[in-house]
Amino acid sequence: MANIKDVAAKANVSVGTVSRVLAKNETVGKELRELVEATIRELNFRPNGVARGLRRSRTDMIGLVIPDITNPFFAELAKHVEAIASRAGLSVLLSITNDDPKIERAQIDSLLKSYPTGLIVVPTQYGASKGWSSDVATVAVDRRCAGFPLISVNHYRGAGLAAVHLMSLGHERIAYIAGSVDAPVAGERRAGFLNTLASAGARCEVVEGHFDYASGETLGRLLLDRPAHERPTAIATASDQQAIGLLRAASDLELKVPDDVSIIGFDDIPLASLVTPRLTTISQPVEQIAARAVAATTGSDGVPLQDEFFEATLVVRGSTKQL
Amino acid sequence: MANIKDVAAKANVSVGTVSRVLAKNETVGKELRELVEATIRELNFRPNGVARGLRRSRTDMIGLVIPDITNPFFAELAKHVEAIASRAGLSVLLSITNDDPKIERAQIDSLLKSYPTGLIVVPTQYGASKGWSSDVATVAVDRRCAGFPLISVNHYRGAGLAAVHLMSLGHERIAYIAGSVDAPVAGERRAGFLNTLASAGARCEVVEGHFDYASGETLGRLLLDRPAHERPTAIATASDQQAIGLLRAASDLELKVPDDVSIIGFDDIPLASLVTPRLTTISQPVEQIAARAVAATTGSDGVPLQDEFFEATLVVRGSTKQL
DNA sequence: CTGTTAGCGCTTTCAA
DNA sequence: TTGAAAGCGCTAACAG
Repeated sequence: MANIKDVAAKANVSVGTVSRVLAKNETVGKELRELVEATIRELNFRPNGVARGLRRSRTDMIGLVIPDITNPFFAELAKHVEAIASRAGLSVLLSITNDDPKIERAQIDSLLKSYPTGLIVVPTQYGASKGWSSDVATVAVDRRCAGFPLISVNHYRGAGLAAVHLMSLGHERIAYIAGSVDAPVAGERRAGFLNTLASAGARCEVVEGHFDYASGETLGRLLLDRPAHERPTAIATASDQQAIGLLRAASDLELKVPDDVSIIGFDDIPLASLVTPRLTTISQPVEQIAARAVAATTGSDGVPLQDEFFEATLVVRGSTKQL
Repeated sequence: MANIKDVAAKANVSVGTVSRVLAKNETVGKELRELVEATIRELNFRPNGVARGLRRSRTDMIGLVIPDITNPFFAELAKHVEAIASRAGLSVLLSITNDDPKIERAQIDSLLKSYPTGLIVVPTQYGASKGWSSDVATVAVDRRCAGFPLISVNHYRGAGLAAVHLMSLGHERIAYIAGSVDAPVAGERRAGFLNTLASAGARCEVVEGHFDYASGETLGRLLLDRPAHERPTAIATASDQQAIGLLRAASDLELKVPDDVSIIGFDDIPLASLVTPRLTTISQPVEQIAARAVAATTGSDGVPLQDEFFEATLVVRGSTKQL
């Protein structure tokens, strides 16, 4: 593989000149520039990113730390982060923490060895992630993390949207399948849903589990396997995965959605529009979130020195109906 | 941030000695080793991976190139690759090609700038990816790519398993929802299914689409929206996503699965066991594939100089039944 | 067993 | 506008 010296030698210029044409914005004479560019193509020269990184104490990479890539919401986030970073000439270093703070810590230490330009982290759900000392630009996404700026949807207001929707449909026997009490995000969504209901004088039964399919199914069975007059007419969940599990529970119990029970999820994962019936849900602007997160780490845009929240939107599909 | 020189100075040894204790396998006196280790902890020294990478012309990273991270199968693959690589002290650089050869090419060129230890690539589905010149250890996963060793499930035999299962259940009016003709993997699965059927004298109607939910739904409707005596009693699909779309089509047409029609998928994505009814499918040993792929790039194991195939297994759940 | 030292390929002063 | 040269932090000879 040719290096910058080979190019310089072949073009009869100094390495400094080659470096300057690589940097594009420098002041190099037109003739020399063209000569160097031709030589670069001729030798098929690709600058060594590692050497560049060493010299600048910063590589063209951003670290992306997420709990679980098989979670459709995080997969979607990763997809957009990768696309946007890529367009900005940055590679993405992926770390998966499995929601384990120990692993998270190790992964971040490991990432830092590569001197990335920035770090985008969705911290583990439980137990405050302690901040790590580092001078790389860091943002938290979706969940709060130490003292780093947070970029996220407004979970509280998003859940409020779901409550309003259900009430507007005339439901009064409403239940909520929450995420774990220990998870702040679950807490916000739950509070947003319950407070909105409460301020309208409505009541709500709450059960609590995790943000996954299985939890939605188990808890759903608990809520639905009772006589019709004791059964909620509408159930909201803290995640689409729970809602999809809930759909399965309803189906097992031979209950029709939305005729026997209305269901509303949260996140709007791709699958939400493909299940039967199509899921009414609260949609997060994932791409915007990803864009802001990348911008924050590169400082390209107006860097957010502080938190930034996006509004969720209600997507009405087939799983909710007028009582 | 402290560097190796700081450690050497503080411990009153040479940088060479520090480097040797970092490398672990070197010959360093016990006392010195312990002194250096203590100093490292004391200064919270973390070796600079970039400098190390420059010196060795190889970083502790592997590149993972996949078409789409929101595809549950690839997400699963990424998860295992990350976990295994991580255990081996390797970070993973993630690239998403969106199944576009142009992007794939650009992404790989970009990855190579980081001088990764290895490259694991699931090439784009259509159009042969031309090989790229490079001395980094490269393996193709799931789909063939240029002259690189391929690590994959045996698609042909896996699909054969599905055919045998359906026949053993007494089905004779069988249909197959295939992937795109242009995609070699789709071709193998289709051939495996059809040939197995044919060699038993069974016939099969084939429709063709893509490996996604929407395709399964559309094509499913085509197959199922007809009088009972013209309708297939069993349908196999080239992917679980198609099968799940098909489930939705059946439900829309008020057809019961598996009573009115048996359905079998391929891949065994996590969702397969959560839909209603739970999906009978062909399971890929994703973790084994990931493990071999990582091993191949690190040369840790007996490096496969040639292709390596794993057998798929039949997972019988609730979506197929005796005719 | 330990110290010294020459780079890895690049960017970035500093001079000319 | 261009060239020369000093490292970035580390590893791997080579010497002792």
